[in-house]
Order: sequence, then structure tokens, then C-alpha cells
Amino acid sequence: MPSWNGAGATRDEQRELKRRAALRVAARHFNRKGYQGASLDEIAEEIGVTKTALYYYFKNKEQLLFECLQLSYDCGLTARLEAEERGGTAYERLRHLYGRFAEMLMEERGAYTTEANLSALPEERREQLLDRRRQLDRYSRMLLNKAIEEGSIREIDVRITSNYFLGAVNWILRWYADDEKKSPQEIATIFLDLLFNGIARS
Amino acid sequence: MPSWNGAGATRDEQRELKRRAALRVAARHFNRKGYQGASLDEIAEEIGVTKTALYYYFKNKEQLLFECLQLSYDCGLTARLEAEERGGTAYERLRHLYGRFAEMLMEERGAYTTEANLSALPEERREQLLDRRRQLDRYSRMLLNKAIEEGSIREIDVRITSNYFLGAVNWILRWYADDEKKSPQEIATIFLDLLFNGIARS
DNA sequence: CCATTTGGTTACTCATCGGTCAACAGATTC
DNA sequence: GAATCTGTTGACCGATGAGTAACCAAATGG
Repeated sequence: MPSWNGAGATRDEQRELKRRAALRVAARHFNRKGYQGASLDEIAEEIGVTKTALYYYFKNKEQLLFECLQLSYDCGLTARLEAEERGGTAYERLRHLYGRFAEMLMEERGAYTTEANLSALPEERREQLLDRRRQLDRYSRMLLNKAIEEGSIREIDVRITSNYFLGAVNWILRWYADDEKKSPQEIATIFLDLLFNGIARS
Repeated sequence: MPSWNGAGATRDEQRELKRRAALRVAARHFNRKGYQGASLDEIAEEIGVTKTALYYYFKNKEQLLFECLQLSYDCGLTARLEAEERGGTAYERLRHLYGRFAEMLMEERGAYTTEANLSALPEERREQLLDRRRQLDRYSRMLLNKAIEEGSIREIDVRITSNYFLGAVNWILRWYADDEKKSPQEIATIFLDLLFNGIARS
């Protein structure tokens, strides 16, 4: 029988909460200083524990980075699953994929998926994440192609377009600050408008 | 009287060539592994010298990074100066600024202007580069505002739009490979098309 | 209450890497 | 051809920081 405690959470839940909190702190440090530039001592200090305590939650520094990166990749995966589940035209799924991906990136605040961060991981882990990226990219291009067939978007170069927009979205992590006045939803909407309609007078 | 040598270059010129070559190698390593993750030994080895030789050309590792970042920032500055020099409507200058900026980034292949890279620099240097970034950003927003006044583009949020496109452009450094089939000019043109016209059927 | 797991600390080790120093070979100059 | 400047090397130093070992305190649970 699960015991009741003051915080209204079991030990496992509390542990999970602490893990999550640690991940956010770590992701911020990795983004600001780079993986190798961020020391476990600093991260631990900000959380309010010592470095050693981190090893109770994470196998090592690489594991910490891996999970921070997963936060970001999960955004893409979730957006994709949502889009598939809701169905609709390629155009609608495309909007959902990109819109939700941008939104969730801002909410999650995981680690920047740069080459530098990925190359810090051991082969297996890196390949795992690269695979997820390739899948997201393939899905994104597939939707673009279908939307072209549907006639809902112009005949653009899908590879370049995919890189173009995913770049703009990923870059959000860089300028999206804590004191941002606009909500993730608002920004995502603006991004979709820019992608689909462009800035020129129509 | 300048002496003639086999390579047809004075000593100073040769020195400058070696410096440039070293910068490209260093930039690639910094982009791939991150500033702290790239060791001077590796960089030197790829160039074909020992670490110590680098110190003959650069004060220290920070200086090396600083100049790699400058390569990137110079693209923005040059594009801006060119745009101003050529004059024309805000719309024309905007296209020139963004188009040339993208093109030159691909040609120069400097260092990624991430927070992580910037924070590795000492205060003064970092502020110097941040200042250049702010100026480029201010100029870009100014042009967007003028273009709106001119009526050549829609009334979009200039701050978000500026971040949106500069993000897409900066991200190019990540996926633009050596074996890229399209030329920098072609890609820049596609990017401008995407930014101005969007992907939706008009 | 006693035993055990959970969560954490302090103090250490050990490898890596930025940076320095002395020395040296080859042009260059006078 | 002696003196000097240029470019480079190999050996070394010192700091930083990831990871570990031993130990401890407080919940948890029979």
C-alpha cells in the first residue's frame, strides 16, 4: 500500500520530480556554456546539492546530456504522433507537426540539438538520437511532398524547406527568454504564418 | 625589395594564408565538438603541426575562437554594408542583406554563433561580438519596419520575423555539407523565396 | 526499535588539456 | 660566415573537473 506523505507524492514520484528539475537546470547550463564547458559542480550547486548527489540520479554526465537532448527530440516525436493521430490532409498535419513542435520546444526547454552536443555522446547513444532526427526529417519531407500533391502548397524544394523551418524553430531556444511576453502558442502561430504565407504583400 | 619565393608570396602573405587555413580547421572543430570539446592538439594535428606552433599565430585558444566567430559576424556586417551602399528601397536592401548574409555564411564557414561559444570568451570580447549582433539585428528590424511602411511586405512582428529568419540562416551551418549539390547562391535564393513568398499556394 | 534502503556528503584520484619554456633548424641580413 | 629572425618542436607544469570510495543521516518498514 502506498504511504501518504506531506508533499502528496510517493518517494518514486518525488525522485522523478527531482530528476526533472535537475534536467532543466542541466539543459540550461549545457545551452549556455556548452556540454564540456558546463561543470557538474556548477549544475549541482544551482540545484542546491553537491556533484556527487547527481550520480545518484544519473549514471554520468553523458547520461545527463542524453536525457536533456531527449527532451528536445521528444517534442518532435510527440508532435508527429499527434499529427498522425488527428489525421486530416497533409496540409493540416503539416501545420500541426510544425506548430506543436515549436510550442513544445519552448515549453520543454531541453538541450540544443547541435552537432557539438551530439558528438559528446558515445556512438550508440548518438546514433539513437540521430535516428530520431532522421525520422522526424523524413516525416516532415513526406508531408511536404503530399501537401504538394494535394495542391495545398507550392512546389518547393522539400529538403531545403524542411531544413529552413526546422532551423528557425530550433533557433528559438536561443532567443526565447524567461521574460518573453508572447506565449509559446502565439509564437508558434506567428511562425506558421511566416512559413506558409511569407512576408511579402500578397 | 620583396624577395621572390617558390609560392609566389611574401612571408607575410604566407603567414596570413597559414593563419586563414588554421582558422577554417579550428572553426570546423569548434562547430563539431564545441569550443571546450575541441582540443588544440587535435586542431594542430589536422593542420600538420604541433599545438605549440598555433601559439605562434594566435595568442591563445580564446583568440582562435574569437576570430572564428568574427568570420561569421563579418558576413552579417559585409552584407549590411553592401546593402547600404547599393541603396534602393527597403525591400531591395532587405533582400540583399538576407541573401548575401546566407551566401557568405556558407562560403566562409566560420564558427557557429551560439551562446555556448560566446560565453567561452572573456567579457570584453564577448561584448564586442554581442554588440555586432545587436547592430545587425537592429538594422534588420529597421529594414523590416521600413518595408512595411513602403507597403512592400505585410505587417508582421519584426522582432519575431528577424529571429525567425536569422535562425533559419544560422542553422545552415549545421546541415550545409561539403558535398552539397546546390551552390550557396541557389540556396540563398530559395531561402529568400521561402521568406518572402511562403510555401502556401497563393 | 532495529535493519535496511534512500539520499546525500567530504575527501580523494586521475586524466586531460591549455599554456609555457628552452632549444633548434633554416632562411635572411649585414 | 656571424648574427639574427622566423617557425616549429618536445618536454613539462598546473588547474580543472569527471568520477569514486567511504562514510553518514534520515526515512521506511517489519
